[in-house]
Amino acid sequence: MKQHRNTKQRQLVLEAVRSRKDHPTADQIYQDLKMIDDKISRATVYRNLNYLAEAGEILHVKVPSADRYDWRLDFHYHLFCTGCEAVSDLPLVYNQKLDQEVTEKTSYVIERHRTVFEGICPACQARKKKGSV
Amino acid sequence: MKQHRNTKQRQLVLEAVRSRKDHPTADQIYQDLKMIDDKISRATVYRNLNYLAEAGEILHVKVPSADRYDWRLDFHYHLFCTGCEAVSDLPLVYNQKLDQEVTEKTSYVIERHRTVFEGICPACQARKKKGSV
DNA sequence: ATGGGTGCAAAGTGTTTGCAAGTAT
DNA sequence: ATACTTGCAAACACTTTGCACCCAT
Repeated sequence: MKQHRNTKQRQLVLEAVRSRKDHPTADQIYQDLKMIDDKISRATVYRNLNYLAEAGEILHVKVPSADRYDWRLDFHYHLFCTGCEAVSDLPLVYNQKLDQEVTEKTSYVIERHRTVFEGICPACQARKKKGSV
Repeated sequence: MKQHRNTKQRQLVLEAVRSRKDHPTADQIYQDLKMIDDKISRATVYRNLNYLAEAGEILHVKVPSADRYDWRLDFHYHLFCTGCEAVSDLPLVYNQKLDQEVTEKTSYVIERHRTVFEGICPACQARKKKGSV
């Protein structure tokens, strides 16, 4: 069985994700960490984000363009602005019944579902209006 | 205003998506079309898939790895096997109330939501069991 | 004829990987 | 000491783009 080590870099990546209230991309985490440890490698950041998501210590949010990471551990839904690509959390409860329903209707073993709402945020609405005059 | 033309290639791409019951990736469409028109370019396939999705003639399904395209025009939910990456449709009705709910709770203009269930298909369940002995 | 569309190849993104050196256990 | 992890750069997979030519309208 594979042993897991608690490296300084792994700690840093975890702290970096937790210290942000938003939903950073891997590259944003990398940029943040470069200021703390200018030797850290992009590959290390990606590897640790994958590791931490796999280990259940952070959440992996899959949205268009670049994936995001989330310090929240409970499954929840996201809101994606198709204008500026901002990602935010939604105050909706995760509908676990849906997973049961799909399990019953298919022969899959369902692990979870991901729901992303797509829309235009207030700022982009204003920008659009302006642009279309 | 931009005019749109009805080129042979655009027709071919549309027909190719419609002629498949599954959820092909852009490259699968390209491979299919090469057999019909060996001069067709990957770029043309991508451009037309984007155009057709934008025009509402096909649906763009965003899942991990590579995006898929769907001939079905009604919004619906998808099932993704994390083992073999197969994508299938789900017999669940699109919950339009959720869009209203999110519109009310946020100041976004919601266009839609995307829900993808993640699980292991029967074939991969069998494969896994075998592999773990 | 005009400007949208095509094919090609090159460039972009975002992410992963091979390898030698480093380090947690 | 062992073998997991790192940093670097190169490789990857998927998609977009610049450009000259082509063709639908």
